[in-house]
Amino acid sequence: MATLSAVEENYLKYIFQLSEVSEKGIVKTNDLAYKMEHSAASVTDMLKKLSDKKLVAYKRYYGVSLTKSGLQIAVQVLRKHRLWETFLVKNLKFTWDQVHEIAEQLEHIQSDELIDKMDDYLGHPKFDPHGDPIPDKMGNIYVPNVICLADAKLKKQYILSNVNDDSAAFLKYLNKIQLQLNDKIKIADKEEFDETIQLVVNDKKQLTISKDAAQNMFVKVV
Amino acid sequence: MATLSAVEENYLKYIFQLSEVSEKGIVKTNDLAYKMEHSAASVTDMLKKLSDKKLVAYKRYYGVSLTKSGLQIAVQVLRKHRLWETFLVKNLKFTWDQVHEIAEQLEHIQSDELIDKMDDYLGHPKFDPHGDPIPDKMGNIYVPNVICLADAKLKKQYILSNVNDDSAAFLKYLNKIQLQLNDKIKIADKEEFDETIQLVVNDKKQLTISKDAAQNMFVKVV
DNA sequence: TTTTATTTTTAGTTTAGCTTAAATTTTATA
DNA sequence: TATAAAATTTAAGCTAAACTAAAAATAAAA
Repeated sequence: MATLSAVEENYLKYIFQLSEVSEKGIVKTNDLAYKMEHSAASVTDMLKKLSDKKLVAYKRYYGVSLTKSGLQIAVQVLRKHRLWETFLVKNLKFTWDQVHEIAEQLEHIQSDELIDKMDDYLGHPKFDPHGDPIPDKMGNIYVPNVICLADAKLKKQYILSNVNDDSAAFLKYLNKIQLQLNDKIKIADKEEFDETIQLVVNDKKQLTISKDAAQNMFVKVV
Repeated sequence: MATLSAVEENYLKYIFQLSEVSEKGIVKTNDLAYKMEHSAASVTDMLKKLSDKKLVAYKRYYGVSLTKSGLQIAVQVLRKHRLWETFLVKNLKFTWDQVHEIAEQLEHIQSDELIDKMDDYLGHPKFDPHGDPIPDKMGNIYVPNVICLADAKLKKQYILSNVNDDSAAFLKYLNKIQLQLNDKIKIADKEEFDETIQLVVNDKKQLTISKDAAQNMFVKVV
């Protein structure tokens, strides 16, 4: 298999991410264009190209999904991204809000041996600094049993397990309100009017967060 | 200063490397084309572009040299390359013949903070796995006082300090004949006819190497 | 069901980075 | 010093990856 360009790898990665939250794994041209910040026309062009390479199944005016080989590549890119993020935080002492941009570059370095050795070096971590599972060498992903904090039930105990938005802005906000992965969270109240949520963190700290914020956090039931 | 493409960075890096072994630091179009494995016409195109950006001083039919800002960038790319090679060998346990290709990619990752933290992490190494000096953050390079093994004198004692060819082929050859950095080397004999050199390594091992091989090795006087 | 709005594709450009072939300049040689 | 050879540049053209504007297909609404 000829090696893909960084651009092609990104398309596969984003198709994968969108397909995980779409019906039947079908991704729409416009959604992909929005995610990638490209014009819809550019996306159509690239989908044809990826379709010729049998990496995606693309049907005009309908949508796109990954083929088996496209999925494999997408998962490996994700694996590289998450291993690099782990290295940057654990070893180089970056904060979790600094690593996404750099990992976006590092994930396209071409060398299987490099990523294998990095995985060894890090001791085969299972999760990255944002709580997302790191696919293994075979492409298997452990899918954690989590729910969106926006859908969490009143009075129940949860653990913050991962965030859905790796942007520096969102992560810096979490730093500011001193919320971090593995914090114990109880929903004290939900405001009907604007869906604001009242939390109790680690049995003491009171916190009010917006619906937007809650939709970017995932928790597991204790 | 707008960030440069990987291609532009490579041009500056190779101009720097060739200028170090040329007269008055002037690099010829064809030499650069040969080094980069591009056509001479492509090189001319790019030199015009780099000249517009004030990164090189380019005179038609005469040659090219780096400006102050071009030199700064070239040295930083070299710094990144050599720090990454050091990391790959010291931490990830690559052999010295495996790291050049990967570092060629890693040297173009854009993040000053990344390279600073990597430098800290490695403990500010002075030399890379091939014995080449690593420029510091300010761009200063310690220039070791070495001579080419091909020019070394009979019966004198030397230490192998760096190699001039980072290709896997050459380094694997050195592995095979069990020659490594910091080995003690004495020139036992030089053959007039084909300039083959007889060495004694670490006072015991006898070795015969070609002129080509000797030209890729640098030694310091003990 | 026809019309309108939305989504998506097609067509035509642009830029970066390469190519080969032809023209030009410099260097070497008779 | 005139001319041949070598080095270099110019010209024209290609591909990848983006764009905008216009056309076409699909979905929604009247």
